Amino acid sequence: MSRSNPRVLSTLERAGGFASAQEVYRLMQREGESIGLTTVYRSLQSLLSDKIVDVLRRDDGEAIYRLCGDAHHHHLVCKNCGETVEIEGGAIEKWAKMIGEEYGFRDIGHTAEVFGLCSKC
Amino acid sequence: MSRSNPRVLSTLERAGGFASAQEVYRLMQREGESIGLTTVYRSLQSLLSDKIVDVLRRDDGEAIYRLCGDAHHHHLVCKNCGETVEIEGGAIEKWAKMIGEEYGFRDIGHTAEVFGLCSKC
DNA sequence: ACGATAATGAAAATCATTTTCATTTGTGAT
DNA sequence: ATCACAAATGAAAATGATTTTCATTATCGT
Repeated sequence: MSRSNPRVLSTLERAGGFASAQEVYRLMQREGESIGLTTVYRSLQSLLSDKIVDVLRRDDGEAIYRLCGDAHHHHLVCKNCGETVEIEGGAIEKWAKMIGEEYGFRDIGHTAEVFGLCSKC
Repeated sequence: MSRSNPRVLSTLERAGGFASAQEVYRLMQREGESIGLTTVYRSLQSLLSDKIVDVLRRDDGEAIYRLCGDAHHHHLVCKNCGETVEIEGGAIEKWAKMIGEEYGFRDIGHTAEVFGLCSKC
């Protein structure tokens, strides 16, 4: 077995608590940390099974990890220029939880993104 | 450009309206249909952009496609077995619109998925 | 029939992720 | 300190889904 390399967790934190294995790896490289990609993957797996991080999927299928219990937020993205605003999702949290419970689901999570054209575009 | 091969859609229907590209391909092979994997992928992409099918992700990241009714809805998906419930998203529609307008965005759309463990898993 | 355009599929390329395996590091006992 | 053994590490190869390339084939309009 293998336990999580603490530098991986700390990098994920520094990344805003939201990144893919590849991104964590690149970030560590850029910061001069010496680590192998394999170790990054293993550490994230371990953090996942210890429920310290959560996993989601990007649209392209890449897995992204984030700190659990991290007050998570959503994004408002401009379809044209890509400008992004972080938004609070209080209403969504409640909605997701409600919907899930209504159908007897446990361990409920959700994803949500809002997109449109910003005032400049 | 390329249009969808109709046999792909009909196979997806026969599969219970829920299958990955690889599965559709294997199914067609098993049934003696002559088709290339590439064409299956292309057809599914095309069906996707025509909004005839919907795409979700399995836990392992594989994309699964399925027929999609025309009414805009969201999904409650079991992380483990993939069971899916279509849910109404009235609250979300309003939320997305509100958020967008608050920041001066026009032409607002959104995505939202709820996931968890269903009562059987 | 002729030429243009779209569709097809085999094979190669990509990319994230996992596995293998040899090496290094850490730890505990003596 | 030394020995022995388990855990951690990472380079390289393997895997598997998806995409791209490119040459061939079918289709359509004239």
